[in-house]
Amino acid sequence: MKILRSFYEQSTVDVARQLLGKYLVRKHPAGTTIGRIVETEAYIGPQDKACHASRGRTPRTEIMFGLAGHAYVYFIYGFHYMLNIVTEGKDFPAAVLIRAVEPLSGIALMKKRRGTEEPRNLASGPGKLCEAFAIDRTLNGSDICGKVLYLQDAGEPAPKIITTPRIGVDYAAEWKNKPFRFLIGGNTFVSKP
DNA sequence: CAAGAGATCATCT
DNA sequence: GATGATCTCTTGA
Repeated sequence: MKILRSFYEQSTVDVARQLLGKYLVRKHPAGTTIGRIVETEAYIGPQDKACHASRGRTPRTEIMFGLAGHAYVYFIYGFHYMLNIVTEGKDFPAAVLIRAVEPLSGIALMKKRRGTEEPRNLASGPGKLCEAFAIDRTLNGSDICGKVLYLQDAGEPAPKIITTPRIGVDYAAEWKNKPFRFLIGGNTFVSKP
């Protein structure tokens, strides 16, 4: 069952937690890739110094101020794309970063794109995931309730969730320690335990 | 194995 | 002109 927009309109932490165990589906001319989400992070509102939108409404962050259920894809460190899903209401900037998935389908295609045969190294990190799923700027702003990129509820039982501070946001003052990273306990496809 | 450097560019100052 | 929601490779113990 494809996940509907109302799901993404919940509070960002709720969305981030509930996304664990859901399937990420990416349709591409070269083939379809599917992965099970095993790790997410929440970026919440104008006060959150780790959230790009905390420095104001700019052309880049405009997406996060928009309607929930859209993709916020951006380029960082001159090398990597990051995939986020906008959450909550219009004019409140928040999003969930998809940090890692467990490859389920289209694995040969992922191996080819990533240049590795090691399954655990295909999508165990936000940059790797985007490369394996061919996610780039052209998907920025696209509707995650559409046909090209969407999420699916596989009807799996709720996984065991582990909570930690977010990764790579040391500059975010008191916000860096907030427990906004979520991962499936014991899963070996996360970016780091 | 752990730690560190380098790669490279869109975005904001 | 600085810097970052990262990855990979190299180095050295």
